[in-house]
Amino acid sequence: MTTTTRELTHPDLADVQLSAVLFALSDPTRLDLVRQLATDGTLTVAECQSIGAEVPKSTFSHHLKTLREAGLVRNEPAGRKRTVTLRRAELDQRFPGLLAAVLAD
Amino acid sequence: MTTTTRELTHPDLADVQLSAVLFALSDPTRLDLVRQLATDGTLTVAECQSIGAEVPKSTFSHHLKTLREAGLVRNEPAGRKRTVTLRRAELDQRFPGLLAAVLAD
DNA sequence: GCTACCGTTCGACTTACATCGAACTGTTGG
DNA sequence: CCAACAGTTCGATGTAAGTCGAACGGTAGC
Repeated sequence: MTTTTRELTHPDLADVQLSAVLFALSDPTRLDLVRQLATDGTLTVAECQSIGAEVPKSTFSHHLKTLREAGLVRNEPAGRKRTVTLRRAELDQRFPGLLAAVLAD
Repeated sequence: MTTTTRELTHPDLADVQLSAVLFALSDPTRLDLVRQLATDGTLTVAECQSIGAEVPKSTFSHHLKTLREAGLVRNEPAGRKRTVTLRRAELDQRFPGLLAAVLAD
């Protein structure tokens, strides 16, 4: 209806508010996923999901959306699957030290 | 003694979860207050409130409670008034670099 | 001692978010 | 092609959080 493209929209980090990033990270499930991506690099959605707590895929997709809209991750089509990547370099530039502090805990 | 009986409870920072801190900081009103305290040091509740956006005192008190329960601020009686202080040193020890990154933006 | 003052707590209301099943869309393997 | 697959979106539901007026409890000034 709205779009036939598999590409999802990713915000420019210049437009992202710190409060939105902090909110996205304030959920334990999402925080775990970010940690996951920080250590493992790019993963497919299924891989992310399998390692974290067991949660229905619709719920997981919702969290992914929250992280994506807050500029934390990229979610891109890769054949029949999808890859998820932490936007680390961009985040480090936009919010220096934030990711490091969050991941250190 | 002049020590007041109206002490509020403050969590030990060892017991606070990162996600709770991030959540507390994810609200713009609360984030502003933390910034306020970071630059001005200890303030009375009235002083905090007067500088930030105009909000009813009950609402403001609610935000203060959220910050207090997340271990971000101390709220202590001071005569007829109350002082609010950022728990900076403790936070820096518990979550190194976090406050700096948040305040830098 | 009253009384005005500062700030928290209470209660009611509204809105935002989390959760999950089911339906849907695009994609590839056979 | 078409059937199975990978994930997102939709819709419904429960719960948590924000907002605010009013009531309450200490404290100090007079």
